[in-house]
Amino acid sequence: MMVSEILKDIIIENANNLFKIKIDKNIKLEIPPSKQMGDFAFPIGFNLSKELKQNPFSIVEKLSDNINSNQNLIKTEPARPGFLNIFLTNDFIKDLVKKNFEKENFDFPKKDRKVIIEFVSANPTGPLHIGHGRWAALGDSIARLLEKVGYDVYREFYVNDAGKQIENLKKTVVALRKGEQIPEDGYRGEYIKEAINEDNPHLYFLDQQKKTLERFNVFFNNFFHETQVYNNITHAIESLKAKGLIYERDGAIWFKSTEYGDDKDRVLIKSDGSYTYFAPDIAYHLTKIERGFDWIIDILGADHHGYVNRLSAAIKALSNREVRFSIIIGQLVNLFRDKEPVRMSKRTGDIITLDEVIDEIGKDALRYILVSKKASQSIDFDIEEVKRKSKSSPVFYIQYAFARINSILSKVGDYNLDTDNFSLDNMNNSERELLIEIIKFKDTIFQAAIDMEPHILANYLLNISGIFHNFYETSRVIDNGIVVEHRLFIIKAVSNVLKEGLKILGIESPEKM
RNA sequence: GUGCCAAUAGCUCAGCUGGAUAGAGCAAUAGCCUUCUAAGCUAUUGGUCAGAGGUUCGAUUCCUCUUUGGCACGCCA
Repeated sequence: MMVSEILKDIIIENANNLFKIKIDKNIKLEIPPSKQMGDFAFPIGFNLSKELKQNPFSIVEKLSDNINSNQNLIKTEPARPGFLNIFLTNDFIKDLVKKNFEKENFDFPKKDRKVIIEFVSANPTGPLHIGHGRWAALGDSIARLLEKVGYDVYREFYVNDAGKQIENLKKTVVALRKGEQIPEDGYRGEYIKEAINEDNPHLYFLDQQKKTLERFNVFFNNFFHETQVYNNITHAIESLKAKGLIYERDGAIWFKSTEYGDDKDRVLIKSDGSYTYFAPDIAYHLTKIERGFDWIIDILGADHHGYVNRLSAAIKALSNREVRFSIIIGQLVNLFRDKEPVRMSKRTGDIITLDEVIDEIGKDALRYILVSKKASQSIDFDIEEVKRKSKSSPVFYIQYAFARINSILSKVGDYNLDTDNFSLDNMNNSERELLIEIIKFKDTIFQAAIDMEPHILANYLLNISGIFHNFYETSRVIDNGIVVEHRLFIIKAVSNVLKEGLKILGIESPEKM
């Protein structure tokens, strides 16, 4: 159980009994600005003051007395102007850590919900670039987070292997092979030459993309090819037609997407009889619905945000608004080389590939950079600056904490740690701080998962690592040859937290550095 | 022109559904290795939270306008 839930239950129960009013389960829990004030705090006096017609401080004063006389997990203190500050007792801390963090793979109860998350979905016309890397890192971590909190997660990559760009790619390769000039719509990057002898160059690039993703520690359950869906387009259009959402105008077939919140209707079949890009996309998303997913998540770059309304309209229409649909629009990665902007374009061939950056700074440092910022924030990525700073990357700070713990644990060796043997009384500040931070891990995971924001976890790991390094300086686990049991207990829990956290971010936990 | 995302320390970014003195990493300065890894620790320096209004007991957080930057506005993919 998450500590936030336990605390909320205590507060709500006491407030209900004391004031005889119903209290919202979503009361706000926060962290006080200073440790002396408490481990947690509820600004609950403000919320209740209107309803109870009392001043906020006297409310929390009464509530605090009531709570303190009713249970012994926590001690509370009222604080002006209306906060209820919470201190966990040592026994409660020990119990929480023991229950939740003594072993790895502590899990949340399984939910019976199937989620499909689609990400990367790059065109198979060249290598993945650093922008794709962001979606890869983000999507993979979100998938792992959702899995962690109990969802049944399916990862899918949509391969655009049916459009005009595939034709253009082929033409380019053929022209190169014959030594002719590259056609107007062709691709000009140097990398095209790698596929010069391929009959299906897009399959070559797809294969290359898969290898890149694999070394980036990003895996998919399925690569869904656009060509697979072409037979279903008629079916999709018929489904919309059955709902009265299809009409003909100017010789084209239109989808009445405005009925579901789009700002204008969209063409599905052009007047020349060919499909727009949107048509197979609808058919593809219909398969997601028909494959029985309860929740569809798409991760798209900001350059596709204009697409959100029509896609969302299609899904609402086809699922009768029953399937949950989330689109995460990630802002783009702006590339620089020593402060000079690099315009990435496959047409002109000026790109920085994901492989290149992984080679330069390593998978772990790159994944950390890409996932430590929230998706709605665009990233300025200066390849030269990142290279210079790669050795001081925050990711090593976290990994180093893990390696240090591992080193201690291997020195301790087999040690039969009995949690009944020691008490947590007389803890020093850094020991206590570390324990409180450990306890926050489950809430952090949950928050990051439901918000679909892995950066919350990334920041948490950096923070707890800092607390650990401080602990390391002040508190010896093996002191003059004797194992200090409660410290061993603490570092084992930290080790599990770091390992789990890094795993979710797709980052290694090296035992030595 | 319209819409979407943003603007916080010298740099890169956090700041959870509005709450108590705005944080971290990097960079800079000064210290710390005869006991578990110095990829570490401690201390110091550094912010009119783009600007102006508004809502509120309370605003970096919500609303409006302005400025600046990125992106998108096709019977392209």
